[in-house]
Amino acid sequence: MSKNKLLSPFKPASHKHQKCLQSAISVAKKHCEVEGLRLTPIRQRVLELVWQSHEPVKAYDILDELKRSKSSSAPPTVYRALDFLLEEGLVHKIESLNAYIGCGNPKDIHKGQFFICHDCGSVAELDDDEIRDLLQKKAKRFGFEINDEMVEIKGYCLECRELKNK
Amino acid sequence: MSKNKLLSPFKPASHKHQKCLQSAISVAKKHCEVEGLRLTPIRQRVLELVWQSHEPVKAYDILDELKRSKSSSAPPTVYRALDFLLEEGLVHKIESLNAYIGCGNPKDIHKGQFFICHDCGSVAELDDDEIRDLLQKKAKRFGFEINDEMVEIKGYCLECRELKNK
DNA sequence: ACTGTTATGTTATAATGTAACATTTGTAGC
DNA sequence: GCTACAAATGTTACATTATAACATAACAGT
Repeated sequence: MSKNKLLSPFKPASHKHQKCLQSAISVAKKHCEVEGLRLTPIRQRVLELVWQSHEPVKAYDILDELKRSKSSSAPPTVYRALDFLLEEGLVHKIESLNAYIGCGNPKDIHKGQFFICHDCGSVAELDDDEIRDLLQKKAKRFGFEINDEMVEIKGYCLECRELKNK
Repeated sequence: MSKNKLLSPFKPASHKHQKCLQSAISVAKKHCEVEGLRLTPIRQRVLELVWQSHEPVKAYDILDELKRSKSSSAPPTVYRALDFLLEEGLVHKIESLNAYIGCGNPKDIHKGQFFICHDCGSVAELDDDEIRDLLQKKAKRFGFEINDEMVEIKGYCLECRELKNK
């Protein structure tokens, strides 16, 4: 079956973000349990910090937060946790921003397509086989074998555009 | 008319790269002349260095080279030249590599789609409206207005795959 | 408890990119 | 040519992002 999911849509400014966070953590716990991996306190804390919003978060911002409760934290603390979470598909890196964003669908590890609003900074994630198939088709024409993909689209989300038109 | 161009294909290892370089420089000169811009010696030199190969080049590698002939060179020397060249569509930044690659088609300033070989490091650039249209269509569904796009695909080019299969 | 593996602590440094201000060079009008 | 303004470069310092390397601690299987 072909995927065509808006994995993570733009949320209205008013949405109950606590639920997003709680759900993400419980998904992560489940995932690690099933895979026999350890969601250690540091890893979980970093994941929570990444999920503080639907905007990509910077590694050193995470570090600053970590230090508030654990002064022993250092860059490797954060980057190791992020590496683990990236590896498991629990977060994605937005390359064009050097920042990290949570992903609620670690199961089948994927690379999504990201839509990033210039105004509010929020990100929507798509996981769309039509895009992937098209890229595949294009690649095939010159004998290229795809193994990793990065699609990051910037622009303006509906909510921000409507705000501006008022 | 819809674009569907392999702007810059993978080149056989044996191709005459001098021609690529010369052509790129002459295109750049023309472009700047037409636009009333100055392709200063520094800018031209940086462009030449970016075009030393079909692999993305790192800013600090360019700097190292610049220093060999002009010890006064410093990071801003390179980044300013790159900013100018990026602005004019004479180079692109590959975000996922923090590296820069020449573009031979500055006329209508575009964002291409890049295919990057893990083995040889070479990059092919596509400028394809079918991809853009599809992304546009997807974006439209949730009211997103696209204004900038980054598509960077990694994998294995034909030549490298054939080498491995021997 | 012993042992190998995984995770974390710790220090230092590499790699990438920008701010801010001084100086020089080019250009347009006189 | 001279002047004045703008554009480009020089220079120093620093900000941001990320990794190397080695020590210690926590955990899991026997």
